[in-house]
Amino acid sequence: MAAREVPNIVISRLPLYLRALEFMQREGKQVVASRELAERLGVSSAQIRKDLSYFGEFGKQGSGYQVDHLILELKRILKVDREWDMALVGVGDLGRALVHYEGFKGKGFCISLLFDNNPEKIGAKINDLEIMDSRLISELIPKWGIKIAIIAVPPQEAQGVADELVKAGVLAILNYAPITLKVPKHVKVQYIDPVVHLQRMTYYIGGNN
Amino acid sequence: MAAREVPNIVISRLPLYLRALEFMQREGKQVVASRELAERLGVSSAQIRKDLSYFGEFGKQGSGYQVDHLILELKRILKVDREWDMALVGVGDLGRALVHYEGFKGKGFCISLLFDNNPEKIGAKINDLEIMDSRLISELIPKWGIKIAIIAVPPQEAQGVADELVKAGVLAILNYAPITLKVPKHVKVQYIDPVVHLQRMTYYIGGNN
DNA sequence: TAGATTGTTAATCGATTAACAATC
DNA sequence: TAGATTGTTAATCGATTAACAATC
Repeated sequence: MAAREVPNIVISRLPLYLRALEFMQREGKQVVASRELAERLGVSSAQIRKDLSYFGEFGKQGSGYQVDHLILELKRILKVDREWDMALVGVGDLGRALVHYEGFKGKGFCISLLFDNNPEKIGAKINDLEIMDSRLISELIPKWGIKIAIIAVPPQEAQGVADELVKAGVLAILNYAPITLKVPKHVKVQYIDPVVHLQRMTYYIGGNN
Repeated sequence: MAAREVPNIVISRLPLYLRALEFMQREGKQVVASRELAERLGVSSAQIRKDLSYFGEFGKQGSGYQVDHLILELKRILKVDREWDMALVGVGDLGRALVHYEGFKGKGFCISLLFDNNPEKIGAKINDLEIMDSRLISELIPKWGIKIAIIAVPPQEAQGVADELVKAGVLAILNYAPITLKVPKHVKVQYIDPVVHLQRMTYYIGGNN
């Protein structure tokens, strides 16, 4: 059954299911039960079945889920049955690593536009992609119809860049800068800050270093 | 009041509070009310007060929280009132970017050991840190007393590396490889996979690219 | 058929928040 | 004092899970 409002937390788990299924697909697995997928991911099988039930009935009693088919469905649901062009703002060490990152391939994403505000970088090329002047964000993003951007600039520049991106029509931002961004409600933001992730673990470490 | 079991979701928010407070501290702010901190972070003020109340009474009616003091308390609670040495396994583009990353400074973390299994990289130095043979994990990690590791190797190698790290005494892993790791219950793992984060947003993007 | 697993319900469990007495 | 904000309670809201009829 679709049409109900799907909780955000359910959506946030689907990419993990998809990732595990694609891994199993590469292993040659054709059918998988919720139980097995759940064990692999460290969640409960009921949760997987419930999550999927928001979108339809994809399984078969007695056997489980066709791996190929469920992958296609999940890609469709998550709208990664296409390739999204992305803009990357900030070509420092991290930005460069992201441009070289192989992991976007076949996952629905492609970095297609690079921006930086450093005159010494503007005009240079990385992987055949020219680094553009950040002042051209408002011109080039709409021109390319880009909806997703990655922010990899220093923290003090991040909010300004986000404002520019939103004005230019960006609807989703992956933010590597260690600040919480203020954006309009229609814009989604996901945060990646290694320090935050590390600080979420040290609380649980018993001894003293 | 302490002594109750603190929910994991509460712990996961404390680093965000800390980050925002340190930002305000740099701005010269001395006192902050839960209301203002909440607005900055896009959460409710009741949530911030409740979260903090798990650990003590840090505020003052009528005015709010002393920024400096709350920062110290949060650092103590999160055990980042010290500097944790970390091992980094996998010195590719991403690993290199992490070694150069300035953001760990003053946040409680320091990359102190590098590992790779590529003979051409072993022995080379990055930022005065020598890249060690991954086969030395079991020897060097206990020797250094390292409890935290970052995994930045290709996905097919990640589980094996994690097993090695756990055997060597690592208690917390920041995993950049796009797989779910199987680790014993006493080991904490945090995941960073840009693809997963991006796929959590595309669902909400209305149009077709 | 016999065995297995789904999709779904209802109960449980846990997190959020509105509200306010306490108090600075 | 008057105004503001905390810490906490109780109610609300939402997510998880155990269990099982349906069915492949």
